[in-house]
Amino acid sequence: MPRPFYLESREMNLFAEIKTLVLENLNVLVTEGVLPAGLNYANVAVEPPRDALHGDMATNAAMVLAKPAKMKPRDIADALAVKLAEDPRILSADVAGPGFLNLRLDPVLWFDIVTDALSKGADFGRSNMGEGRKINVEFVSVNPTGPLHVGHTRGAVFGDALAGLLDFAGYNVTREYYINDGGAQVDVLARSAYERYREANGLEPEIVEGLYPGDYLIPVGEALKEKYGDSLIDQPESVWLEDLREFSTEMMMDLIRSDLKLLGVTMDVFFSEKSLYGTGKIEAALANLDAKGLIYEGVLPPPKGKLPDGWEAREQTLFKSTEHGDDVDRPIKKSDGGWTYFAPDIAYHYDKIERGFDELIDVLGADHGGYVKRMKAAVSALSDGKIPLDIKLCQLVRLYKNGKPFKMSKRAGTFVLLRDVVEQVGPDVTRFIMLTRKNDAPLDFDLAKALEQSKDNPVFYVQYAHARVNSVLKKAVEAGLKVDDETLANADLTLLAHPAELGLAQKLAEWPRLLETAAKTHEPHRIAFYLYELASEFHALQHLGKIEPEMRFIQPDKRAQSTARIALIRAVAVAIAAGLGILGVTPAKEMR
RNA sequence: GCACCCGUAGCUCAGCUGGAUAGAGCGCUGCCCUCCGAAGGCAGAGGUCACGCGUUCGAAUCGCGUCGGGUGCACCA
Repeated sequence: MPRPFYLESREMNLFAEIKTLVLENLNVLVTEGVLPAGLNYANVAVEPPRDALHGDMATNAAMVLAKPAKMKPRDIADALAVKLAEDPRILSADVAGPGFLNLRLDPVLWFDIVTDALSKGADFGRSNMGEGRKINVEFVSVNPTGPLHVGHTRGAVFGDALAGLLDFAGYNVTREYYINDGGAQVDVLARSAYERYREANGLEPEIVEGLYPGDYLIPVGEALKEKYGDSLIDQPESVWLEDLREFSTEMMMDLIRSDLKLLGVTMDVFFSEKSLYGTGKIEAALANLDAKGLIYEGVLPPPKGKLPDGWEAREQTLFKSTEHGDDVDRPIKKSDGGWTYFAPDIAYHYDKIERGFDELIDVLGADHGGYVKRMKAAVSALSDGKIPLDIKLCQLVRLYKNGKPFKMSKRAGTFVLLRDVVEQVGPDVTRFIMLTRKNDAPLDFDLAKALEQSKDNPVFYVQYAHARVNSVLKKAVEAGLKVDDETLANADLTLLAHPAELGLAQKLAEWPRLLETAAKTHEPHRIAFYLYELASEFHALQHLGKIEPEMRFIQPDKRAQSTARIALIRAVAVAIAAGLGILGVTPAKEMR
């Protein structure tokens, strides 16, 4: 059967396509004098109606334009309906309610998404939205003083999935980790490591209050013994502190890198805070701000309400962040003349800007909420408002086991390590579950449920759909059908007529659009939810075959129909694989 | 006291940046296997979208205010 002309080559975002059609016809109405010229179409939307009975798609054009055009919504809708109905893609256009225009599309249009999925494979849904713009996603950035724990895991997964999403949406993405190796916490690390070094030399370690007690420093102590023998024993701090800072930071970063690797996260850049000191970088960033008149010597007003204990007015070097949306100006130098932590942070972001990024994203823990405005102010000031900085805060992870709060009784503390979780449930499950909540909502992670093979476990449910398709493909081959993607891409999809099949195709058609929304809003969790819904529709269709045997995918005596149905479900598997791929989860070929 | 986040079904949460009768999972009720994976599916009950104003053709969604919960709040990173 020859394909209608309008299917030959086109952008596969059906929603965008129909919107274009609507806009074109609005212009026709303008040239015909029905509508006045100069209307703003910005608010015209083409969306799937909430209730499928209303049609395949709906547009609000008439209602949005009624006021500026000084016309009744229904008059516009009626005129537009006549025009749209002339297009071969539109089976019917009906005006409803206050002026909604409900469109019924040629079903072939929906099923064309199947062909698209099969021909694009893993790239199904890939978008050019980002137009190759350089975007920097900074995430994890945990102090190099120990291994990653569950809280960090969420940020790591979120950042990596967001980066994958942006890559898929056509951005040029850099994954980056900022190593806080310049502050006092590294001194603490060095001193803690020194005690472990003493321990390795057979002495009793004195891990006083304020030092890091964790076991993970024992190997550092041993490595130090390896390198220095006993030459540092009883030496003053001035002799070894600088070396141990460097040495133990290095080892901690190796530890962190290996933790990230367990999760499947790989960074493109590790940026050292230390590299900002003594290199003129901080000075350069502040000079930039100073040239804009944003640096001054002054005294901050006391906090409103209760004064903190011991508050006193001090003259400091301040950044006029209030000019860029912050609540108060922020100190960049302490009263003793040293930098505050904020100064290197400014310099770091200045460096990102200098490296030519068009957009910046910081993924932080929710406890950094107070930091958002000042950092945005800094980036706004440094880039003259040209480079947007989005800061995504990840809320806490609450760990459970069988519905009960779970705490690990580590000798050193009660926190649970990333390594412990990933080794128990695997990276795929960990990643997916971490993305089943919006980043700014707290997340419950149940270790027992994560391992469960049932629909209570969303990871399993999605994986199961993928595996089931695979299983059907195998059966089809046994039945003598050809099911390679090329054969399937040429299937006669007009044989798909059942409402459930159409519904599944419509769900598939949402994918390109959903992906762009997720990328635009920096919300990878939308993908996880979509995949769950898609899997759900697939499971329902599969089940239809149990109730109505003629709805089974494989019909032994109807090869063409079987091929069409297999093409449809193979497209589902392609979408699932593509979506999981973005999230960094491996699609399962079979469940065990 | 100030700032940010949150408040949607008994519980845990979505809600496509303003659309029509607000959705899903769990839990509860009742159904569906002579097998393409029941590791599943179908149906039912269950909601003043915290509250009040406002913006407009139209608000869970946007603005302001109130209440409730979380987080962070001067030279610490």
